[in-house]
Formats: sequence, C-alpha cells, structure tokens
Amino acid sequence: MQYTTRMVITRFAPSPTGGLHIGSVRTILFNWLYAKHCNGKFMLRIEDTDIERSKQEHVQDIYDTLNWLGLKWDGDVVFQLKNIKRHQEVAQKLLSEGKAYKCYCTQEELAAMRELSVKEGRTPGYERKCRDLKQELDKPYVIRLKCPITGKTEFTDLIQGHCCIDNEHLDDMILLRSDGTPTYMLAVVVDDHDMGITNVIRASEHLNNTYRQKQIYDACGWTTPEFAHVSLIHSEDGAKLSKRNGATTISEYEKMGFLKEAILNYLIHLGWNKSEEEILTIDQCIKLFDIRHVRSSPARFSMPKLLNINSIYMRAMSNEDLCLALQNFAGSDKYDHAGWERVLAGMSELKSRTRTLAELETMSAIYGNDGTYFGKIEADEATKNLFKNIIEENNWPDDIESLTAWLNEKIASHGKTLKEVAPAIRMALTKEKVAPSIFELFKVLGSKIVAKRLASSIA
RNA sequence: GUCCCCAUCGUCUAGCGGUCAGGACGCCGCCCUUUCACGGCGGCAACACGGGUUCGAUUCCCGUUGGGGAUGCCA
Repeated sequence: MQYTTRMVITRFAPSPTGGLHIGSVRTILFNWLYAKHCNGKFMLRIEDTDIERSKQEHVQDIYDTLNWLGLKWDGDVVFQLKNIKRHQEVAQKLLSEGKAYKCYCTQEELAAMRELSVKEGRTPGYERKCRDLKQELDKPYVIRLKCPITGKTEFTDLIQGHCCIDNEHLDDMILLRSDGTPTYMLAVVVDDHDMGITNVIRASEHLNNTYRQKQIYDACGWTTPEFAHVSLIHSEDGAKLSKRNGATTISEYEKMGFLKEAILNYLIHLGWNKSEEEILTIDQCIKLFDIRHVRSSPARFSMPKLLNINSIYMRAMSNEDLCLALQNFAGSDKYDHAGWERVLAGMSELKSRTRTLAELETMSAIYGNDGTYFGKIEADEATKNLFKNIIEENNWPDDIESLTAWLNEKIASHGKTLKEVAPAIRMALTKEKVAPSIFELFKVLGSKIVAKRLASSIA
C-alpha cells in the first residue's frame, strides 16, 4: 500500500504518426479526469522517436484536438527525442552494473530463431545466446536487459486487476538498438520515471508491455507507477475500430457535426457509469470519476447512441448558441444576414428535428435561403385559389396563435381542411415532406417569402 | 502456434453471496399532432456453457467455448 502524499500525475503519450483515434480520446479523457479528480496533473509527452513516421502536422493536430475538447495539459510538453542522452545513460548504467549485456546477434539470426520457436510451439523470443558471453566482440551490438529467468512478474492493474506472467515467457528485451538509439520500452520507463508519473493510464494493447517495463523499473530500482489499462473500442461489427469499419479519428466526428461535449459524454460512458444520470457535466464527471470502476472489457461503438446524446446536447443549447455553432460549422457566409435571422427565429423547431450540426445545416436551408427554387407542385383549383388568396394578403397576425386562427379561417373559406392542404403548402414552402409545422413556417419565413414560394409553386 | 486480458438484454451499462436482475440507446405499441420530430406513457429483451465452494450463486474458484490483444533493433 502506498500512503505517500505524492501528487497524482498522469500523462498522455502519443506518437505523432496520424490523426487522433477516438479510442485515444477516451484514454486522454480518463487520464485527464483522474488527474483532475485527484487534484493532480495531466501531462503531455510526444513520443517522436520514430523519426520516419513522426510529423509536425500531427503534433499540431494533437494540440488542436486537446484544446478543442477542453482537455488541457499541465506544464510543458515533453518531447521524447530530446531525452535520448538520458535513455542511453540509463542503459549504460545497467550495463556497467551487470544488469544488462551486449548482444551481437543479427536480425536475420533472430528471425530464424523466432520462426523455429513458433514451429516447435514455444513462446517466441530471444534465447539469450549472448547473455553469458565472456569477451567483447568487434561487431555491432544491441544492449539487452538481463531479465529474471525464473519466477513471476506481477502487478495490480487498477482496471484489469491482478496481472501475472511466468518469467520464462519473457525474453531479454532490447534497451538500446545497434545504432545506439533507445527502444520504446526503455524510453517510456525512463521518461515516466523522470516526469514523476504516478499513474499510467493507457490502451490495453500495452498490457503485455507492462510486464517487461516492470522489469526495467525493478532493474533500475525505481518505484513502479500504478497502471490502468483501458480496453479498446470496437466497431459496431465487433472488430477493432479501424478505417474500414467506421470513423476512427476525432476530426471525422467533428466534421460529421458532433459537439465535443456530446462526444466526451458518450466516451466516458463507454466503460464507466457511476450515476443515475446519463448526461453529466464535466465537473460532475471530475467529481464522480474513479478509474477503478472503469470496465475492463472492450466496448462496441454505437453510432445511434452517439446521435442520441448529441441531439440531447443540441436541444439543451440556447437557440443563440446553437446558431453560433452552426455558423461556425457551416460558415457564416452560407446565408445572408436576414437568412441567419430566420434560422435563429426557427431554431427551436429545427433543433428538435435534427441530431447533428450537419443535419441542422441541411434543414436550416428552408429558412436560410430566400429563393423561390422550390418548384411546382400538384394542386387542385381550390388549393390554387387558396394560395392566390394568401399571396394577396400581406398583413398577417404576428403571434402564432392568431396566425393559426387566421390561416385556418382562410383554408375553411376555400372549402378545404387543414389536413387536405397542409402537405401541398409544406411542399411548396420547403420542398420537403417533413418539416416544422406550417404555422411555424409562415411565421418564420414572413409574408414576402411565403408569397414568393407559393407563387412559384402554382406558376 | 505461444502468452496475456475479457465475458449481464441486439448495443452501452448498474450489480460487488439472498434484487420481481435496475437504467440508457435501439426496436414495438399508445397518447399528443396538419407531416416529421420533440415530449409523455407502456412493452419486448440478458446473467455464454459445465463443474465446484456455499444454506444460497449473475456475484467467489476451476475448466470449456467465444471475443480481443501481444508476440519487432515500431510505438
């Protein structure tokens, strides 16, 4: 048990080799929430040691995404590449202490051994050929950790519980490559230790690495942080969420018109639920969050659920805020000033019918545009006369109640019922079979535009 | 192949030895209603299987099956 008063420090450590995966966002969220819950810190470390694949644009993308989501990191960003000297020092120290050794085996030899192991049904791995070499050779070498051969390596994972492996299944891992650069395994451990990370919360694909990393901590004589391995997100067909079976990066969801609050709320409930309430504010999440109650099994991504959560957030927004969000999303030059005024006026009815900003953008066109492009409709003489009559009028009642009464009276005076003419009116006004109520349409569009559209529909 | 992890309605989950196994999404029905939504009410639907432990297992242990992950001088 730890009774230290050490401040909790978590971290997110991505390699900048692509867009941020939605699963990574969940990992970030858990790290961030745990840190906030404990009054600790959340740090960002860019693992840019893979020089071939690391790109500055992806680093920027990580910054942008974290900022967009409001999951701000504490302190300066750490770049792993800058710590290479330190990694090498640690490896050399282990070497001088006899806890590591030089291995001269070539990659070809290793590959052949691996193949043989699999063929013979053994756990594949390096078979410690150079471990007890007496003299140094004049050949390129890697530095390997002298791992325990017998016994077990175990730790308690905050999410997965007790994790254990027989050491015979682990081989002597490489610490320093033949070109002298550190491997991921070494770099992560050294950096996490140097940054004072107390809780490593990461994807469960790293669970197997953790046994190895534990051995490095032990060899260095360092305290291991607490680990928490978050399960992966699967797609709706049950396989690992990949580009082939769904949207993977967070920016794709942004482009589909999802609100960041909805994405966050959705992701946090993928594996965690501690409240009767489904919709929680970020402050409530901070208060309630406990990494120990995150489920250890993988969860499937559900688009219908995300759409539902998003629609709840959209409806909860004020019309003004939503209108602003829509302008941000669609571009404020999409409609002219008057057009945006109408969109705002009709927003209440618009938002109850749409689930994303993209859907809202599409439906907002019925108010935003003032054109008469809605085209001809089929209508009988009485309906046409009704339209003509409405077109001639220009002094409608202002409030929706009087307007309703006024319009109903007009319809009745032409020997029609609302039920009979409503579809035609809606089609003439919106070109859609589905839209807000026609009274609402009249009110928001105003007499001029209604007249224009009705006229063009019977022209 | 070998190793590691996981297993409650279709999906996300609550449960932490005794519950009519609760909620949410989706689905179905009804109400509201000029359409479609929103909203309201109701319904269908789950403890993977087999052994133990126990007075009693969804819950604890062991198998089986199924799913996922790892098996790099990538991270």
